[in-house]
Parts: sequence; C-alpha cells; structure tokens
Amino acid sequence: MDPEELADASRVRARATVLHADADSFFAAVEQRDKPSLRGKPVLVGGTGPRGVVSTASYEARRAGARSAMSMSRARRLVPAAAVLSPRFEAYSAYSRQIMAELATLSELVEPISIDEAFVDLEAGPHASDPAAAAADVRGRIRARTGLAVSIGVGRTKLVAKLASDAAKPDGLLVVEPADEDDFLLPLPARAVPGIGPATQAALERLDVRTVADLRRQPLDVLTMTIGESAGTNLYRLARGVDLRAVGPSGERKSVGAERTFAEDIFGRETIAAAVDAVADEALRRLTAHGGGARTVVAKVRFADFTTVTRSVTLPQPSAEPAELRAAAQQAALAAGISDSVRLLGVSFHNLTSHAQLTLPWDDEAPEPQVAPDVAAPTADPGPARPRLLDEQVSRPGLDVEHAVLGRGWVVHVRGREATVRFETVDTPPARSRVLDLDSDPLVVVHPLAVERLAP
DNA sequence: TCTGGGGTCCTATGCCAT
DNA sequence: TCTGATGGCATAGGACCC
Repeated sequence: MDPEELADASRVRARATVLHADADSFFAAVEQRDKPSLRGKPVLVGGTGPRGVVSTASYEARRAGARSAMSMSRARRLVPAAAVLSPRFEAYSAYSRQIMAELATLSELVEPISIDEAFVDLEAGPHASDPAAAAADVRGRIRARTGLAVSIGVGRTKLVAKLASDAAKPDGLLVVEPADEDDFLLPLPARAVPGIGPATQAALERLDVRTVADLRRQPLDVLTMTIGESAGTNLYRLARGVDLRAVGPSGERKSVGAERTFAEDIFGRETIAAAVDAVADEALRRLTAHGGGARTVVAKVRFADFTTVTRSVTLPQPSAEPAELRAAAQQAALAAGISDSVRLLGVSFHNLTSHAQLTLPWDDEAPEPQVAPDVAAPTADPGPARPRLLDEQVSRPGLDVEHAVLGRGWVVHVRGREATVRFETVDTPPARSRVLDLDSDPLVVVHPLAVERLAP
C-alpha cells in the first residue's frame, strides 16, 4: 500500500459518534468517596512498601507534583500531608461495574479498555444524532449513581475520542466535530498520541518532531525506518486522523501471571526457589480462576541492578496440572540464572487453552470424562468465609474493617497491637481517627461496602 | 531519589520443514 | 542431492498502556 492509500482509507465514519469515557483519578476518587475525611485532601494510592510506586494521585496531590508511576517515597516527600493508601481492587471493580452499566445504556457496543475506561459506539445506539446530549446525560447519571466524575470525549475515531477525553479532564466533556479535527489534533504534543511513549518520543525528537503537525510532515518511509514497520505506518495514519479501529468487545485473554518485587533483594538458591513457588502459586490461582490450562510457562527475574531476563518452558501439551506447571516455572527460573540477588520474580502462563481444549485431541481411548479432570479444585466449598481479625500482618492502610460497637471504618495504620482507625463510610460524616487496642477491641476485616451495596 | 503489577503487541533471531 | 528461498513457530526482549 502506498502512502496515499494508507492515508485515505479514512472517510468511513462521517459523524462524531465514537465516545470515550474515562474516570478521573479513579482509584483516588473512589477512596475519597468511601472515606469522607479524605475529600478535598491529597491522596496517594499505590504500593506502600519501600519500593512502592504511585498508581493514582488525587488532583490535590497532583497540584503538589505527585504523578502516577512515581516512586511512592518521592511522592511522599513532595506531598507530606497526603494520605497514602493501598489499592482496594474489590471496591474499584464494584464502582467500575456501575460505570460500565450506565455506559451500556447508550449502545450495545461498549468496549471496556481497563477498569476505568471504555469506548462506546453511539452509531449502534439511539443517540447518534446528539452525542453531546447523550454524553452529558450519562455523565450526570454516573455522578448520581457512584459519586464519581467521568470525563468524556467524542469524535469520529477512537484516537480523537480518547484525546478529547484527555483534553476534557477533569470532569469535562468535549465533542470534536469532524470539521474541527485538524485544529484539535495538530497542536497536540506527539507524546499525547497513544502508542508514543518515552522511547518513541525520544526517537521522534531526533527528527525534530514534537507535535502532531510535525509528525504529519514526516514521510512514511522515514517513520517506518525510525520506529519500525508497524508503529511507523500506524503513526503515519494517526497523524492524519485516519484510524479505522472499530469499537468492539475485547478479545480473549492471552496470558495470566503474577509477579512480586521484594522489599529487599533476596538471594540463595533455596530462598529463591521457595519464592518462585509462592509466585507460581499466585499465578496458578489466577489461571484456575480464568479456567483452563496453559502450554508455555515464563519465568521473569529482575536482578539487583534492574536487568531483567525471561526464560520460558513450553510443554508438549497444554496442562492445568499445578504440579506440572509449578515444576516448569522452577525450571524456567533456573534457566534464567537465579544465583545473584533478585529484586523481582514473576511467573506467567501463555498459549492459554480453554477447558474443553485440554482433553487431549488424539487420546482416542476416550476414557471417563466423569466429573471433570478438574483444575486444582480449590478444595470444595471453603464454607462461609470465617471472619479475619485485623492484626499487623494483614493490615494495609485503607483496609475496610468493622468493630462490634463502633461499626465500619478503615485502617489508618497498625503498630503492634495498636490500631488507628477512622470509623466512617460513604454515608457518614468525616470521622476523627481513634486508636484501639486490638486485644480489647478486635476488628474484623470486611469487604468494601461498595461490593455489597453496588453488587449486581 | 530511583524505577509496581497487570497485561498487549511488535521485532529480531534461530531453527525447521517444504 | 545440494542449495536457496520461503514460511511458520518458538524464544527473548522491549515499548507501551492503565
């Protein structure tokens, strides 16, 4: 395909009917919603250990310079007054389901991109003629139902919709009509285009490309030679507003895994082997939850100097046998060379297969499918989950707890047998923190209120 | 002052079969 | 039979996204 063709496949959609919705500083906003004393205050959500990084900073924390992906230690120094919380994914999922449910009222075609983001194709619903009204309406409904601000962008393509919702933040709505597309796109920094990260940005700067307008001036062959065939043709088209990607349901999962960065580097064959088992077990738990098996097992090892190697083991046939997969993980980790100090260990499963595909196709003996050759049966019914008591081990800042008399609240911190807690929830006024002795005032760890309250 | 954890996709390379 | 082109698969690494 020559450059002209590449740039011209465009005019498929004439109207701005692709909507992109994105919740504002989602994790931090949920925390401020559920913890009234944090509203209007700087909040940092992320890893709270010595090597943690910030997942989300509230707007108050951003004003002081905190950013996503920044080390938590640096963010704390920049915003000493910030509340630092461990993520509560259960609660975020519950809110996310509510947001997605509201978006689903706009159209059958909703494509969730992540926990807090989705595309909606308004052409597939009743709102194609007035996207602005539909967007304003759904923003209001999400706000009323969840208390959260969602920014929305609407455009003719996914690219424009996404960039428009970025421009609309925080708590805004921007519709970019086809006629205004170039005025909107051309002045944007190239880095704003999804797919241009730090490495590509640096490569483009060597070509003196800083804005989308600069990008558009680059010939196709220069782009493909600089950043590769695929990324080059992609950017060549995106810079011209050509984006043929349809809104559609997201595909099947391709891999599952788990990884862990240790608070301090670990070393020694036995210690590391035990750690590989622990990480593999977590990955296996997720594989089991996903259902089915895997054929390839990848071990990832990051050493003290941050160099990272991966090694994989591919089995002759897909397997869902925990023992077999765990052994493959050990074998792969060994191949990665686990003698030095190790900072991170990861185990992931690839070449995933559904349960049905697991029964060997060439096994024409066709024996007893009986009950089901089940995956690591999580030992029948665990029964009514027995209450977990709060102690220093299970404690994480932000965790939901309940006291027999004082009711629901969240953990600020626990030291020894002394817990600092705020007894407040979405629908109480802000509460002062109280210090309890866990021996005389035991606290039970509970699910986030949103999970019970907002559950489908 | 360092650099998380869940993923996806792309590319280069080596090997093997046709 | 040797050689080379071609294509597919497995592997490792890297860029990117939220």
